[in-house]
Amino acid sequence: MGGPAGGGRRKQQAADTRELLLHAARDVFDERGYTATTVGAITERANTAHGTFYLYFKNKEDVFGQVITGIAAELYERAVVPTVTVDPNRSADTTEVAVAALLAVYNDHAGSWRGLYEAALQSSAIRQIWLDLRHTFIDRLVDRLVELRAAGVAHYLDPVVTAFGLVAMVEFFAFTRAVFDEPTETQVSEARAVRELATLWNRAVLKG
Amino acid sequence: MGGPAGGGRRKQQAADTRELLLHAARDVFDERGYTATTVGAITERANTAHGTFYLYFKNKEDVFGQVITGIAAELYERAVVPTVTVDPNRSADTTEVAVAALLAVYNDHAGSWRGLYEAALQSSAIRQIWLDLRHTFIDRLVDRLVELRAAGVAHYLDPVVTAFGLVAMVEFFAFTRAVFDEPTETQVSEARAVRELATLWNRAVLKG
Amino acid sequence: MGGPAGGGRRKQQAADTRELLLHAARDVFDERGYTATTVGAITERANTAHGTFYLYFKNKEDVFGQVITGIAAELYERAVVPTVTVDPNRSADTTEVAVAALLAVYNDHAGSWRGLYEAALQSSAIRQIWLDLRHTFIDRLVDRLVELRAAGVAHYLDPVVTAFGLVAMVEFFAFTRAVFDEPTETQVSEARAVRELATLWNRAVLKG
Amino acid sequence: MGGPAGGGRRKQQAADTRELLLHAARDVFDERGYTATTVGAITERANTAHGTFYLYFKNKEDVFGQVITGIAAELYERAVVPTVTVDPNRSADTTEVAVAALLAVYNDHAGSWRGLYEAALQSSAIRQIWLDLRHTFIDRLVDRLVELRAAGVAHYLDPVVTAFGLVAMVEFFAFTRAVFDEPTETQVSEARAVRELATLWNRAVLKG
DNA sequence: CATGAATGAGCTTTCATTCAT
DNA sequence: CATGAATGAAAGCTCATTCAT
Repeated sequence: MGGPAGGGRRKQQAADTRELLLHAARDVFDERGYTATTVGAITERANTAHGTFYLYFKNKEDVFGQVITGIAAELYERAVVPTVTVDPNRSADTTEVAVAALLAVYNDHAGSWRGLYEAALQSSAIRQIWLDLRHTFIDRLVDRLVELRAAGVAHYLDPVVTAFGLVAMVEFFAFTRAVFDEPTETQVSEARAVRELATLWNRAVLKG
Repeated sequence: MGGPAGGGRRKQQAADTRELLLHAARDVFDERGYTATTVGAITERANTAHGTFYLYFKNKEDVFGQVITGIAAELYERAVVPTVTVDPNRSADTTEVAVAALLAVYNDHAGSWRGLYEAALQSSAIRQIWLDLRHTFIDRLVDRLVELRAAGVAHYLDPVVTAFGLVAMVEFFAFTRAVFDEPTETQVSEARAVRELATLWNRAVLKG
Repeated sequence: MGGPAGGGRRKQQAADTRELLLHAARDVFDERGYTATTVGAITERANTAHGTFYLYFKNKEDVFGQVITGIAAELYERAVVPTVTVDPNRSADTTEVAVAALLAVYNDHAGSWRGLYEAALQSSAIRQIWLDLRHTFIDRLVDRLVELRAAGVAHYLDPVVTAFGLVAMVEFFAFTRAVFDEPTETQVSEARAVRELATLWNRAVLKG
Repeated sequence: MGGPAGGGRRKQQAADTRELLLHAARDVFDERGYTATTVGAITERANTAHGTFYLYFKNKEDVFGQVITGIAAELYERAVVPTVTVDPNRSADTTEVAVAALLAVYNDHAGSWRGLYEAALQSSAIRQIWLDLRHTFIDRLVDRLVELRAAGVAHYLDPVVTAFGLVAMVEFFAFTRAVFDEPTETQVSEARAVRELATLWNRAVLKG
């Protein structure tokens, strides 16, 4: 319907505007967090009419869900994929890589994480997105723990609780560091912290 | 009237009203969380005029700080004090006690914790209160780790990072369980989870 | 609670403001009808802050209900009460009085009636108010028809349908005349119309 | 393209689109009434671009006028035409036919009538359409009353007031029944109501 | 002719905060 | 001390209407 050329350009234009708003939203959420962000601030940032926002998103919760989903995809690529094919005998090294990757992604999106926690505390829809996101990590880790156990190099522990505890340790470390912006909290370098956390993790899990 | 007795009575009355509001605030924060709580809801709960609130508190942030400080004191009594005098040789057992105590306190004040996270993400003043509160725990744990190390029963690791990681593990576990009300997240009993987390913690820290 | 003098004055002040808004609302509804009236227009008319409105009314529907209820009371006094004690033998005369009263009240509140119809078409709460209001008239008329029938001066007809039809005749006549402001519709004088309608009504109902 | 054939096809297409929108509008007005209907809802129903609407109609008021005019034509066919050629001596019977026809048309288009009242209360243009529509009925009835009077079977009354009152009676009866969907209002069957209303009407008008 | 993205005015509602009593 | 009426700044969301393609 409509001219094919015009239609294509139209669709492109719409996609662009959507992207524009999505980026603006990401930026504003990053700066102000979830609660303090208003739709007006997003459209102002995007140089868009207020009403335009509602052409593409239902409300603040909706954009936020889309923003965070986008970040989650990136996160998955950077932090989960690299740990997939790993030799059980090199397990200790991989832990450090994984911890480092997680912290790096956190650092890159500190504002958005802050927003994610805020939003998750206020909206069950966002809460669900977050829980799903965490599952990606936890499930992967559960798989690895099962493998390690099968290979005889890990202690026996409930893999879900273990995975959950380990992820929590790193996530919350990152959270208070990057999100709360309190590097003074632990006055050690990032590199050192990564090493120590990985060691904690390995000792907790691996035999010998 | 105007005499010292009257003044005393007045002071008492004022203290009472303040307490009334503080309790009401605690209840409302517990039910609705930080963001969704309004000053009006607090005064309504306290059966107080709306304006009275501003006689005792600067704003929502202010009451919340005072509410949370009160809860923190209770928490300290229940979760930190019991771990103070402990035989290094019984260290493994103590861990379980400490973890159990932490989770119990969380469960008792799930609503307030939720509020605390929300508030900390929105107000740097509250953030500071929270960080101070955590320090109570972390410092205590750092002391213990130093003792254990001195007694030769613990590995060497940066005690601050270690303490931080361990506290984070338990706190975040409690957070998603109690606060997010997602017990399905880990389908094990609370008792089992406590044991597993304590084991993780002990293995990570203790020799042999 | 509060000084008694101050409290009394306070209450008075509040009642005054409420009345102020109610009157302003009545005026604005009268001028613009229901749909075109905005809360902003009401507060502007009342020289009140926008927010003040919501101290006394839930929303537009709510004020309108209160406005119309007030008018209804007046209407009842003027149009129903006068017909209560009537000699069946003077029935024909009374009809004319009742019809005249109804038309008079309509004329005095043309704008509000227009609003009532509009509102009733959009809100079931208002619809209910209107239906209740009508029942006041219809029930009274039903009673009279039963009396007249008992006295042997009226034909037998279902009294509810009859009452309904008769009220409808007058109400709709008034409606198109006063509300739609179309006196050209029927180029006879109000007095003449009243007489003719009363005659129609009497012939339809009374024997001989 | 550009030839007379192409132009004809274009014209046809335009007429089709117009008809499409008109039908969609009728449906939506029927379901939601006048006020609650939006241009967007109409174009959505018509599977048409939002902007297309403005190619054929000036605004909501405009389409509504056209929709109602269409319904009026149908109404005229069904309710007015059948009463035209009537033997004065069978007048009483015809009344019942006419009342029944009016109520039937109302029942078939309850939603649109509701919309008509709403719209008439808000727009003087629509009001005019409605008044014109009523005139069709009233004028026809006036003619009949004059005939009946000439035939010596009717009382003398101002025919316009009489016609107006009689139409009002039926219209308002239908209105509250069909439009307000309050059949409990009069707990008699439709058939019975028709008979009673016709009797009222006949008694009011006819001699003996 | 048709499209549909963009606009922005306009309305509703909530609440923190003040201040006269 | 306490009261609670009043304020007005925000924010959210909807829709009629325009216009470039």
